[in-house]
Amino acid sequence: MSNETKDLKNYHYTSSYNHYNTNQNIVNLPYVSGPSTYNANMVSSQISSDLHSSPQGAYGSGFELSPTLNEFLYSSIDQENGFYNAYTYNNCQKGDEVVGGGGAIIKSESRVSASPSSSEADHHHVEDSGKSLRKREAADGGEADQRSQKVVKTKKKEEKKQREPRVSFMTKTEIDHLEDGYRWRKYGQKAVKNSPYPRSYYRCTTQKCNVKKRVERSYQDPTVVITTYESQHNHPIPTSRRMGTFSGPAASEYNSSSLSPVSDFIINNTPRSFSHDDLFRAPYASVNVNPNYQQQQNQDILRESEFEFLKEMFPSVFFKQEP
DNA sequence: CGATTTTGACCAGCGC
DNA sequence: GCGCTGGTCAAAATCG
Repeated sequence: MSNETKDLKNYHYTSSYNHYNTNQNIVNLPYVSGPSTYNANMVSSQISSDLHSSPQGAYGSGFELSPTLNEFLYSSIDQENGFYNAYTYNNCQKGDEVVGGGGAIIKSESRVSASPSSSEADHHHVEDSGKSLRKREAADGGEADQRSQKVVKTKKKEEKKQREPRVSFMTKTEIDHLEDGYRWRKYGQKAVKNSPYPRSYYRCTTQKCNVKKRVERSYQDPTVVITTYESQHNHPIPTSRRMGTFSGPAASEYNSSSLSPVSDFIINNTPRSFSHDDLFRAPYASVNVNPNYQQQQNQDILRESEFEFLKEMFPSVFFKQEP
């Protein structure tokens, strides 16, 4: 099969769901599982039980949700050297699926430390020198150059096996690309295996900021958008866009006195002014939020400490920011 | 007209 | 080695 045919296959689903752009839905969020061992085990057990099951089996175990109860938010931080990272990601094989709840699925992100040849971290470095060189190399036809390039690449791979930290979370929203205050440029879109929805790739437009994010819709629950951030912004939120194209209400319209901080976060459905520095500074690698789990499990109470944890994780979300 | 999106092509990693 | 998949590039198209 030619590459052409192959790639055509990847574009069966172009950006055809942008017409969703109406309003955002509300997600309640009573369950928060913080830096507890339980949480890590929950995730890992879920991985082990659901990883190899069919999509239909994805509702079992862990923070299970009825297929119809799709209001939830699941987030996970893939933090370098993160303890929970090992549970939530590194136990997975490529292509394995991590069920976040509500039947939505996050593809495993973890070829990181387990794999000798990591992908994204390499790309960050190879991108500028290597990828742009590829075509030049081909044009030059320099075999020696290619070889030396390969050596360089290998060396760089070895140098940087660790991958940039990642944060992924699910949001019940009809909007595909959630406004988070930063400016993004879309640089690619791919069809995702087993999913009718494409995955979009965005890069932060700020110079020298190599933060990327991927956005895809859960095929299990199309009302859920899975957003994965990679790396950290090295700059403040562009002021001109702080609330710029955000299609929801302006920040000033929120009255946090009538809403719990958590529900504020979810209702907005957009982590406005979402600071990833805050996320990556957090000492934990996994946060799971599930509105229904509370009713199913006694121990799943929104504990004060866990709430504090979340606040620590999402300070800019939990505390109203001045414009 | 610059910025952004679209999309065909290319590449690397991985499993078989 | 081959095919599949994810990730990225970059030219063309579109947008504001």
